[in-house]
Amino acid sequence: MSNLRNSVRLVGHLGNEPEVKKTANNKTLARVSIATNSSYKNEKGEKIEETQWHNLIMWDNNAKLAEKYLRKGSEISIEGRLSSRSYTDNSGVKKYITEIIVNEILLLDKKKD
Amino acid sequence: MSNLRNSVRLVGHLGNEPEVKKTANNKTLARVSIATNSSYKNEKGEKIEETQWHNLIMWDNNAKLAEKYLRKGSEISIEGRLSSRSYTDNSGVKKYITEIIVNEILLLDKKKD
Amino acid sequence: MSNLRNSVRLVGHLGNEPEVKKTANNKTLARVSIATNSSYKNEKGEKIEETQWHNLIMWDNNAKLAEKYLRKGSEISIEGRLSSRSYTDNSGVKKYITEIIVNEILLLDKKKD
Amino acid sequence: MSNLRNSVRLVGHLGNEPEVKKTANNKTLARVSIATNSSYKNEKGEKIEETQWHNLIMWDNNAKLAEKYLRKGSEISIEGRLSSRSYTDNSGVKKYITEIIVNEILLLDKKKD
DNA sequence: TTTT
DNA sequence: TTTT
Repeated sequence: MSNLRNSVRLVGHLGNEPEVKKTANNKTLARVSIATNSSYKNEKGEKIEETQWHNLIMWDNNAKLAEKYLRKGSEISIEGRLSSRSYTDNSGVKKYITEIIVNEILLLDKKKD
Repeated sequence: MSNLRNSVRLVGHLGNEPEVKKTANNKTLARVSIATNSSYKNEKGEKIEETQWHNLIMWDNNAKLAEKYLRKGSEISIEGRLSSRSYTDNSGVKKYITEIIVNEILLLDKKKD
Repeated sequence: MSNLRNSVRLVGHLGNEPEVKKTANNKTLARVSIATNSSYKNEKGEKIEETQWHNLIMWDNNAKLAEKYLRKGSEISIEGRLSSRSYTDNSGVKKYITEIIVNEILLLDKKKD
Repeated sequence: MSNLRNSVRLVGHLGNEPEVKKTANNKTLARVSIATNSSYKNEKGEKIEETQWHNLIMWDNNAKLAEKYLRKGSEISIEGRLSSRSYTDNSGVKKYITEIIVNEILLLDKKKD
């Protein structure tokens, strides 16, 4: 792993429940989307809110943590690496997707007593 | 700008000459691809080399720096934010692309005397 | 500012109320300590909790944000740069101190309704 | 290890040869100083160059890499965590020091053929 | 599709 | 001096 060559850090809220499954070689995989919100002023000085969605991939211990603790709406911070790949969809069209392979997860939701 | 919510750092070599142009509202825009290399051991213990390509977007001063100093093969480090968008290609197909809007560039090539 | 050459990111809780003052040239300065907690297993396999304390320096808008929103116990995330300096204490002894000049602050406490 | 709670990234040149030794429990430890340079404009608009020095601590594989490849003047990028501790110097005075425990090293010097 |  |  080279953290210094390819590293992403995000803070945001999950848009769905993590989808967890076992792969053929018995590894645990979780997928979930995360939204990051930012605001900036456009050329007219109006405040623009922008939401970006990112695809997170979690393996093994991170996937298990996701299954146990992460829910739709959870706020988390993650560190991972960018990974792009292509696949052929059901209609036979080649598609490209960029995902973030998560190395570390920090839960930001406060526990309720 | 929220650096803490959405931040990418990459170190790698450029795959092409930066394409620089002026936008309609007279801003300078540069596009260039960067490759990040990493290696890991697979389940058989073999060393696997993996190259990832990323799309960089540079505006204004960063674009001018790119035009002046960056060449195919240049090694750089960048910090930016992830941004995904869709567009319709020439055949009318909707496509998705993930790009990195660059905030800062560090040149890693050594000067020659 | 070179974010790529010297960058620190911390997530933790504040150990005191921010101390805010005006400097001679009318800039606002806030100082506050932040604790980062981590745990690791020692050679006997025992879980060890370790707390590190860091000195944060905030200027102007960040200092005003600190004065308004940050309290003892607040959880925040920051990005900044490492800066070390020496000074002479009241007994005439030369001392060294390392501080983090904060560029960006993210509040992690949840609002209560 | 919590990379998300306490993380430092530096790019700079080493100020000395790494000092490498074995600890009592047979681990390899290397110490070396790194300088980071930045420039900013002061209130008079003058460009000010500022050099900061940081203390790096490398253990085991990182220490061995340092011994083998790092020299005075080498340019590297590192990722690590901030750690402060106190010790009593030869004159019996209590001193404080902030160090960076290095997790990862990237060599930026170009190989010569 | 999240959240403020 | 924080917090879990």
